[in-house]
Amino acid sequence: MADVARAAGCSLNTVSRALNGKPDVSAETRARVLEVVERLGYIPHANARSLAAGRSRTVGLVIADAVVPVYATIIGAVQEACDRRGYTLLLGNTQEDVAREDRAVRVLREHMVAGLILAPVQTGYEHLLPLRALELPVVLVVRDVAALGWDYVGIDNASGAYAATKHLIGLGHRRIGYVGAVPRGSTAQDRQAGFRRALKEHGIAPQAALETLGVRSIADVAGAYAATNRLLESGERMSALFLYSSQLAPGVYRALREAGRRVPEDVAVVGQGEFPLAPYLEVPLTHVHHPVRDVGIRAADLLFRRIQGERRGSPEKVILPGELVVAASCGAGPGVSAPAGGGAELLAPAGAPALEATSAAG
Amino acid sequence: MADVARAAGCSLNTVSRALNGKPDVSAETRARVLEVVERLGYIPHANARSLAAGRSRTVGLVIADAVVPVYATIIGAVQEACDRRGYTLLLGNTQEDVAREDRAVRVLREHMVAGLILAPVQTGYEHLLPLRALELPVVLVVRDVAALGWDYVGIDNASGAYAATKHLIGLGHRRIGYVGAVPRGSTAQDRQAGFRRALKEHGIAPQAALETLGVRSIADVAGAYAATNRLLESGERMSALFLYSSQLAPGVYRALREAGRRVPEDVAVVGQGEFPLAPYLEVPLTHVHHPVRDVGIRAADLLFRRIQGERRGSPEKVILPGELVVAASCGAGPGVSAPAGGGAELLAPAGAPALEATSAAG
DNA sequence: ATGAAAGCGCTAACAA
DNA sequence: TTGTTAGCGCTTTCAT
Repeated sequence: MADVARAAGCSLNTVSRALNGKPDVSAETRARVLEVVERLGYIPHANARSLAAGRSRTVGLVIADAVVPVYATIIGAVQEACDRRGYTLLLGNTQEDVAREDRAVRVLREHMVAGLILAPVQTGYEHLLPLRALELPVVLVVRDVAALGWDYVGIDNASGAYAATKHLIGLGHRRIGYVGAVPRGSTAQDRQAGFRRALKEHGIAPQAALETLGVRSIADVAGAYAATNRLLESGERMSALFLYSSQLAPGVYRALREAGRRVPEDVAVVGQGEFPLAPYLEVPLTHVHHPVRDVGIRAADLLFRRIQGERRGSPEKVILPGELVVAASCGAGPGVSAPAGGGAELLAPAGAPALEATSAAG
Repeated sequence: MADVARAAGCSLNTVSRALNGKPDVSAETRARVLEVVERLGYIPHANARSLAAGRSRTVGLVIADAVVPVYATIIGAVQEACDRRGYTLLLGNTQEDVAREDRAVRVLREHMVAGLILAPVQTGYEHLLPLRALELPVVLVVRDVAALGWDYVGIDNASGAYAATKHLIGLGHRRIGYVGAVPRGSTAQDRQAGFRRALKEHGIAPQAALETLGVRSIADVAGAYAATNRLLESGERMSALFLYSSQLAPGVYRALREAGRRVPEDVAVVGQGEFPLAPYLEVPLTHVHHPVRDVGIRAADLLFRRIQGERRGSPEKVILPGELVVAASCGAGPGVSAPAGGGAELLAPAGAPALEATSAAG
């Protein structure tokens, strides 16, 4: 920077001002400085800058694992938002482990991030409590921890599961299986709860034998395959399946196919959550679409508003609704969609499917 | 830090030493300092640290888009490697745009990253030339730019495509369609080249009408659907399809299904690249498996070796081989696999498929 | 084994 | 509009 000042014939300070777009620099001086900066290939030292200024143009994002599509989508959205505002994104991984979450957050604090977006592990949050005392803006995503009192952006898992299940019930199904995960976090809990509530509200007694919880993650296709096989081998009768996650569908389809059950004639299937391939499956999947990218966008919005001091005070909780996308897999015809809110009207089965709803017998 | 020094009854300097594990601190002093650090919840200031020390424990990763599975996988692998070594990952996005790549790299340099892993855009690299003069370690991934003289870790796209195509030819196919993308970067180029080379080597004349390049990205299922439809509507006869990316399969399958073509009886299909769902598709997909996570791991390895000064001098080029995984979609039976190297022996069609290779007619 | 002092590259008061 | 002067919180000589 001294070189730049010398070459531009002004003081360090003036260079700093020119670079930071401060108002009190003459247009020609600024132009000259910028020209020299360009010519010398000068690169400002972000660390020194944040040290001196007491704030950094960085944001931390802590998620479980970049490979999981939901998180990848959020990374993409947050990254984009940071880019647009000239912020740099620091990434932390938890692998769904509290200790690692703690470490990741600590490291990001060391880097003096201006704010933090966090998908909390939810098996413990004590280590996050001290953070509240700080001025550091934090936005939770995907899973909320109410006790922390931070902004939150997530998806209405319960209503989504409820709507999907209700849809099946509306089509006449009474024995509906649940292919899911042990409800450790709120995501699995809420989806299971929504599923059960729909049954209950329609006078269908809960049937533990129809619920299989052998899936280990939202993308555990192999687990879903195995779980479905167990369900089929149990001998329980069922005319429909609700999938904890849409991404499990290929595993479930395969199990059904191998057992000679057709979708949707023998077993109707609905899923919940993002799955870009849903319309391309052998039987297009009826599922509750989740606007995951919007979660990232909204979270970044909230965060930057806090960072820029435009918002302060009580936490905002943004819960985005899913949307039921009806396709062939539930036997109610494809292409039609309706909001998945609790009060959504059920759709009458539509006419002839644009995509043939056939299946391969195993 | 001053607080810590005061509470521990020593100088700033001693605290610094204790924290950095320097040898010249008595065990008891160190213990006392660490205890105080813990009690006070002191968090060292990474920016000040790198400013003073002249080096930072951060690494930059620049990819096109976190949402694309390949990049998500690399992010995950690199993140993990950074974590293990106590480094923090800064993320940059290019969206396959040179100007954005330039910006991302500049920003990461401002943050004084100790090294850089970069999936270069490949439509221009002039902006990266100045980087060579710096001492900054850089490792390219996925796509190489030889002129830059940096370490590189990627996958042998050409041999993979060659092996997959050769496999089809070995099964008797002569009219093989190519569903792919306009070869802008080396990935598409190499795959297409490998495909063509296999044809040529077996005396099959290149047939432009069988190559459709309407796919826009490795995951453009919709584009693949449309491209396959065009291919089908063109009236060209073909008994097999090579997919530029395995992830396109659901789109291709759907087009074939709707056209009443069975896989593999009417059209055999092989793909290239990672696709976790390959074994779960209605017809399990024969494809060339790519060890993408290893690319990230190896790249991080190389980078840290450079950072720690364990390696210097001429660039290392690591090109990982793919592996042909034979399933039902090519009609040669599932479950068998062989290395996809150029000289790989072709497999004789295996016995009865464990997964039924049937399809749904549209 | 510990302390004192200088300075990393920058920004932010304050003067001029 | 510009220059001068202090630090930001830490590491690193150099002394002790």
